[in-house]
Amino acid sequence: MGNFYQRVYLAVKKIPRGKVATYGQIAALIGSPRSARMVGWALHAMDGGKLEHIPWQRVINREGRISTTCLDHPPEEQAMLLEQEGINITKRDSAYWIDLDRFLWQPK
DNA sequence: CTTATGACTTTCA
DNA sequence: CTGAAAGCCATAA
Repeated sequence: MGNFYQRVYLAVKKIPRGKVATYGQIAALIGSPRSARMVGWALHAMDGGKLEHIPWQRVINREGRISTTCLDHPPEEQAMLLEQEGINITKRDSAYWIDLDRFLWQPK
């Protein structure tokens, strides 16, 4: 496994409970602001086998929407996990939306 | 080595 | 406003 994945996981672990981050944010934290796609891919690759203790559900796209295309990850499950952390989820047109103004993680 | 792909983002028509 | 296209970069074949 590339070191890139480890950086992604490390950055994702830093997301505090009750907050969410975008793929772009994670990419920027690991030093590659243009590698948002790789962030998502890293999480996808991790899923199949062993889940580390990584809050992957807190990573969403820039619109504040759950953009999971992975059929193995029911968006409703991700939404449920987020709600358990106190994040308000709005369902609209078969997609789950998050209020970024309130729940977006803002690292110093 | 070259090509293809993707849990994204931004820009342009 | 909506939708299409290109840019990006690590991994796989």
